Amino acid sequence: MFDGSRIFRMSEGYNPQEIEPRWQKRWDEMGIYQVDADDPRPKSYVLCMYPYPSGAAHQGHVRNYTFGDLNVRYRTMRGEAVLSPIGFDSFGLPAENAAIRTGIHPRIFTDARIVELRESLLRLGAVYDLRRETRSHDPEYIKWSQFIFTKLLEAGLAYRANAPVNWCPGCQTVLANEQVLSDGTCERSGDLVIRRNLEQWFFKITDYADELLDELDGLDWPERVKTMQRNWIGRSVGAEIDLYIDGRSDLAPITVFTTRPDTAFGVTYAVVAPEYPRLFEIVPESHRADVLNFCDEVQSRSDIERQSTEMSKGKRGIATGAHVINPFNGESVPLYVADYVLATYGTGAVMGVPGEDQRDHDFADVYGLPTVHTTERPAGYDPRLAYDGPGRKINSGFLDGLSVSEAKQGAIDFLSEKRSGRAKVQFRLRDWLVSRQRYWGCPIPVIYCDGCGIVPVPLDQLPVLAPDDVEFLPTGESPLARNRGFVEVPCPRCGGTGRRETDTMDTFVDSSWYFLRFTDPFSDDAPFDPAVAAQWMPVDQYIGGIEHAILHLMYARFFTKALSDLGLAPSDMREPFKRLFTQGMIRLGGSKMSKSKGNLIAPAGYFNGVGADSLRLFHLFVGPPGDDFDWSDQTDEMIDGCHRFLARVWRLATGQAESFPGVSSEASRSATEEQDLELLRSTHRTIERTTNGYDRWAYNTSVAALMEFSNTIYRVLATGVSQRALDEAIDTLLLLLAPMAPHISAELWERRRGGVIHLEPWPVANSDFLIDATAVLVVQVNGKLRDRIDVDASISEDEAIAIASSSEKVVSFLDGRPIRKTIARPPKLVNFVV
RNA sequence: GCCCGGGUGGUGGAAUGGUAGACACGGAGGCCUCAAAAGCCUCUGCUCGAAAGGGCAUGCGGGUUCGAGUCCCGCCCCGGGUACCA
Repeated sequence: MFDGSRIFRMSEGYNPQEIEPRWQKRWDEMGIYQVDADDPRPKSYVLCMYPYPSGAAHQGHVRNYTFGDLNVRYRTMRGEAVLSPIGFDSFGLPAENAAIRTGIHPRIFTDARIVELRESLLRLGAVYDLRRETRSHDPEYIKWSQFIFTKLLEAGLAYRANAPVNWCPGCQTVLANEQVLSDGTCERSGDLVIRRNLEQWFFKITDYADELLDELDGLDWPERVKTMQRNWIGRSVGAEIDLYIDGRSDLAPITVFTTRPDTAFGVTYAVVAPEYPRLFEIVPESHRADVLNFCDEVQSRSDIERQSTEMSKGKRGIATGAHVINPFNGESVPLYVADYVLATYGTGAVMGVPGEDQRDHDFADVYGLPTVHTTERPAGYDPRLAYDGPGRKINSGFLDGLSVSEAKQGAIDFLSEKRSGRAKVQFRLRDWLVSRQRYWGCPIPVIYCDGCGIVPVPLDQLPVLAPDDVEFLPTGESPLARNRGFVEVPCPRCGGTGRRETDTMDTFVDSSWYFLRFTDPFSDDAPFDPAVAAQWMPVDQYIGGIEHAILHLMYARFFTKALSDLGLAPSDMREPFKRLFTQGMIRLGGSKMSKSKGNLIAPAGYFNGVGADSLRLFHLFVGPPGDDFDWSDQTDEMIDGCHRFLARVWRLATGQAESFPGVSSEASRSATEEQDLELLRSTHRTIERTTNGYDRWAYNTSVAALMEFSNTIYRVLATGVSQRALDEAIDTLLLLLAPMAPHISAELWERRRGGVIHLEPWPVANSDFLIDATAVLVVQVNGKLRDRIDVDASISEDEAIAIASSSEKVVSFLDGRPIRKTIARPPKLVNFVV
């Protein structure tokens, strides 16, 4: 089941097994998809997301690369020089885990899988400029990844910090925040992620938070992807307020962040996170033991327990015994520690406003803290709830009577004047943790020296390559750390004893600049020549899965901006991907089809059975490209249907259809002008419909248009048509089909016309043939369909009404009632209102 | 909870506010054949009716409109994202 291996009876000569490999070879030899920067045609860049080489392609790949290839071929036929590169995101955990399991070196494992995947893509008929292929684990690529790291380090955009990190016991490595799911588990292994403090490398993506947010507006991306990025960046406008500790003028204040400085008069307490750094100098002696206990207890809980608000009704916290002064009214309010405050967001401390914040309200309820309302509430508002809507300020001193937004500004002005606070924009986005304690990744090119500190490996010594003679053991320690030959090196600066960094980079680093390398893959004095990159960038059409909506796309945008600022890319290159399309995923048995889930359907059987063209066509036809698709028992039958359609095209284009029963070639030749005109109209309407589908990513409707068109050609064959009109129709059909089903189109075109179809110009609809001579006039009474009448397409409004009102059916439905109103839209519709 | 998507025949899905269900899968029948396969042709939303012809239908309830799958309001259900972000 589901392998396409059933025997298909090849209809008279359509033999995909024979033509597909031949054309794949010819495309490669002809090199028509190899492009260079000096190409005179308008340039465009079509790219599918950098694939992880997981072995032979699965249906998700097939769908993705079919969309990509269709775009490449379509744009080429429209006269563009299309850059269509391919490469492999070849570093990553699966290869290393396999090495631990089997002892096979990750490079050997990975190279074998690259061969398989490349083979699958070529067998699909996808065309690339293969000269440009990159692989993340190539020494050349490693060299330039490390070069970029070094440049980021010099610019202060890479830094080392001790930080609480997400440690996955299953993967035995640190994860980025983005790789931890909301339930506290690892997105890859599903293990519960724990917190650890480690020295790690970070990239300062937060420097670009504003730009990353603002420039989303100009991108032609799916709105939901932009929304996800906006939420991820999480820009919050508000203020920081300094709360001095009552009676301890010797201590620095606790600074809280709030988006509602206008509610400051409603503060009845303050809270810090259990991890708050200066907590113990603030807590008075009398409370220390209790607070310490509480903090220990909280931190021993897993993130899951901590986050489950359902389990514990109240907020879990403890009074510190200290008090802080509210600068607005001079009041002293108690300071708590509570686990509902996140150490990792803002300042790790917040002010408690039970009247206007539901979380504070809940906490105040449990701990018996008072509530002060500072916003006038609408009548009938539930007094048990916090109110965060608009209204006049009350109980707020000098802010009374102002609106919320006026009061925010007033409060900020007050804080600035008193020097006890400031306007502040806070982001949810945090810096990108790039260290990974793994072997199979790009080594971080740094040496630690007791005297000189952190010393980057000099550029002329790059790449730093991981040694091959390592042991892969399931200890969780990187094999690099155990390899003395790798670790022990002299300091490049002072020559003293140095120790090499053994962490490697997150593989998202590799995929953050590969699209730039593709523009200039042979550059050996820079990652790429900015001038050459400028000719191809930005990517005109980027295609990939929605799963990369946040991580990959955000990191790639950050890299593009950073490289631009570093002078490695053109200064005006701020965004890498002009237009993005996110394809739907293919599910089998309810979950996404993927190697890690083990629910793959290999395309190989279909390649060997119905052929790649039929499988491509199926993926295009099955539904809107952005929608998910459930692979089911019926899917093979639909694929058969696509094969049947191609076989019908084959018979049409090879003249076999005319000799079929019911069709005499005599009839086909003795055509009237009227019959020819009908076919011509159909031909040009199909050009329009199909092209329209291509342009708005509605390939399913393009396929449907071509199916209808071939049905029409079959029909006119039976009734009579001239050879000229027939040839035009069939040639057009092949041209329109060429980006979708490239092999059969190429083969038939060569047989009929000679030459290479994919070098032909895209057909243009002649508007003379888009006008129909007749139309169907729909007649309604009170909006209900009552009759349909064939009319001349050029009839006037009065004629249409006259024809409509003379319809017997209409008359019977009017039932003698007077017509109150008549709506006429000639020649398509007349509606009588009675 | 919040933010996005989406609910149309037995199935996948079409429909610039103007014939709902294009196209295809599945199903039924016919032609061809000794027979089958393949191919070709016809029918196929539900329902009442012998037929002619009606009625009902795009998750539910309202509304706007001559006319709503499409626009507006209020719900329900499904999928995804996010989740104490102050």
